[in-house]
Amino acid sequence: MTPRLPPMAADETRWLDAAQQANWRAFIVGSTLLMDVLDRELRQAHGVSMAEYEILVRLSETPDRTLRMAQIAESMQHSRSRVTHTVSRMEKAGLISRCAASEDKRGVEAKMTDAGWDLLVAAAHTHVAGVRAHFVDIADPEDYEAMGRVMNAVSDRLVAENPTFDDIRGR
Amino acid sequence: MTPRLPPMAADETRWLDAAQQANWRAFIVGSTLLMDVLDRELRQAHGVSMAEYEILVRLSETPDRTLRMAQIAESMQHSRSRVTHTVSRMEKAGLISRCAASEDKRGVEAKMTDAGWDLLVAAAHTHVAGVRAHFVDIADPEDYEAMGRVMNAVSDRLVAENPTFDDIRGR
DNA sequence: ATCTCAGAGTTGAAAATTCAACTAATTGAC
DNA sequence: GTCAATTAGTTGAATTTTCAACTCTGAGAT
Repeated sequence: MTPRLPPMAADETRWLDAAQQANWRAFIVGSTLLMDVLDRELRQAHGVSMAEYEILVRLSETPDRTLRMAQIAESMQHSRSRVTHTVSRMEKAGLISRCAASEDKRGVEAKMTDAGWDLLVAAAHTHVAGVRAHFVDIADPEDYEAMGRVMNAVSDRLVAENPTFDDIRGR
Repeated sequence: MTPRLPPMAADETRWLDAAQQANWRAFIVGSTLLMDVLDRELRQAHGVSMAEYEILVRLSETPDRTLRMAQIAESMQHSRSRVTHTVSRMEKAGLISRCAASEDKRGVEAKMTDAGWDLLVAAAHTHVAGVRAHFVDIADPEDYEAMGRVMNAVSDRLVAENPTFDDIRGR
């Protein structure tokens, strides 16, 4: 019926062609460079890392500027341990306050302080300018959207494949 | 002559629109997830990190499986310090040997050992399968190429903007 | 020749992240 | 009700990365 498929053992490697390889390398190097420069800009101008900044953004999007630790971890796809450490530092710096969750006694709610809000407002300018200058504005708009589709597909796939990522990644 | 442009102070922030923002977040979360899973796969199957694996790949591409430390750093856009540390660990693990560069007495040449080669051969299967499964094969081919264009543009821009990245990033 | 400056690489301490083990609270099965 | 399994979060040590300071060599000017 259908033409015979080229023989390929299950364990045989399907290598990337030259273009696929080049684009994969562009992804690694480009994202290294990009994350690096954005992190540096935030640190120099406002003394926060990108991870810390992103946590502030997540908090700012809720009505009461509060999130459970696990929600932060999940939305950023960071390990719970990492979030604990990062939030601890931010609490020490006065950007976040932590208190026990009302309903679930196991839970902890992280709430952005006024100082955290002020920092976010200031840092947002720096960050958005950087994201534009180094990423959004230098890409063809259609290409940028294509990139978004690809990265969404990556997340969807990996998250779906691993219903309980926690076990695998210590989250 | 030309219609007056909408007024915008130099320091006013041009925010991202909803779609741009969503795609930016997809990039951050997706690349976190992707790098994470690939790193984990390599570690579990072969006991090397992605950074170490990438160094082996770079070395394998030269005729004599040798590169100067600075060349490794530049091609991966890692700091020189980071490369020193990583190569030191790999040397301890017997994957790389270091010796003084012949021409330039300041230089150091990193050479992949046979053990390093064997590891690379084995790990390449794992890695390529992962890159396909989690990235290349799940993306529309045109979107994947668009992503490559974007990330190449990012690198080109950042590298060009900073002739001596060394100063800025301690390389 | 010498002097300064730039380049290559290393070092060790500080900061961030991962890893494995842990406590405490909730859920669900019986 | 009770006990096992799950979920939330933390902890501290190990690993990795960054940061700043440092040595040593090479290059260019005078």
